[in-house]
Amino acid sequence: MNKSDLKLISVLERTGGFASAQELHQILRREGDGIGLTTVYRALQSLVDDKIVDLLRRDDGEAIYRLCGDGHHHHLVCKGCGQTVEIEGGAIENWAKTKAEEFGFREVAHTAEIFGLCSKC
Amino acid sequence: MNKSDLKLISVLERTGGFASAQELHQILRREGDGIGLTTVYRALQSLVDDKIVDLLRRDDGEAIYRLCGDGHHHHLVCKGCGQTVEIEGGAIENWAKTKAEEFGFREVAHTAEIFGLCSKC
DNA sequence: ATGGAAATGATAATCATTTCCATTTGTGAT
DNA sequence: ATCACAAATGGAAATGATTATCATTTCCAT
Repeated sequence: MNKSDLKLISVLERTGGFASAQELHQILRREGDGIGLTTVYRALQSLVDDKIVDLLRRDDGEAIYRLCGDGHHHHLVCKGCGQTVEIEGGAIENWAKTKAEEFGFREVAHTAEIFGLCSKC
Repeated sequence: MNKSDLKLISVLERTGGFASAQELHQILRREGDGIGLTTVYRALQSLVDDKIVDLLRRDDGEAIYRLCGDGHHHHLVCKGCGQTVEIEGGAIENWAKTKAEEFGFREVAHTAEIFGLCSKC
């Protein structure tokens, strides 16, 4: 955990939702920090390794990052404005576990996102 | 649906699992087909639009394709060997619909994948 | 102060995917 | 069969994210 890692955590805390490495780099630059893109990638990688941030993928495959919350949860993402709401898994947790066992899978993890248009859009 | 689309479907049928655009292109080339990479991408795109193949992402973000079964379904993917099983959504369908309504979202779609190690790995 | 390890960042390399554009192929009307 | 035109094709270049290189700088413990 070094200085750059902390900077990235700070930005992720302030932005809240998901952001790509390139976006995070731009934000830091805009704030006057001369941090290099390479360092941003390195810091994110190490934070992912330490399970401090989650990595998922946009539709186009670009990697996006967010701080891990305490609990496990999923997202409701607006296709219009990008607003995201964290929601509890509930039924899906059991579904994933049940299905995995049914086919003899171990060490399972799952992803689930819901996309739609929010009430404003 | 043109000649190239059919070629791609044929390869996907024979290979069974998931394959990336680059891999599919190499396979066709190896078989003596002079098809261009551009055409492979175009054909895959149109097959995805027509919901004939599924598109998902490897860990590194590379797009991988697979023939769709008939209905809406999800995947159980082995992290070890890449084997995939199509599974019915069941509970998750209702979960997605309920949660979306709860927050006033419209035109919702969802994604859900389960990852784990299959019994062989 | 100093030596070495870790961190940094500019630049170049890599790799999947898209865009461009000229050429070829298929098709329908005559 | 032939002509005209749209659709399909494929090679090359462009794009954009991510990674590798490597020289330089920062940190620390001595």
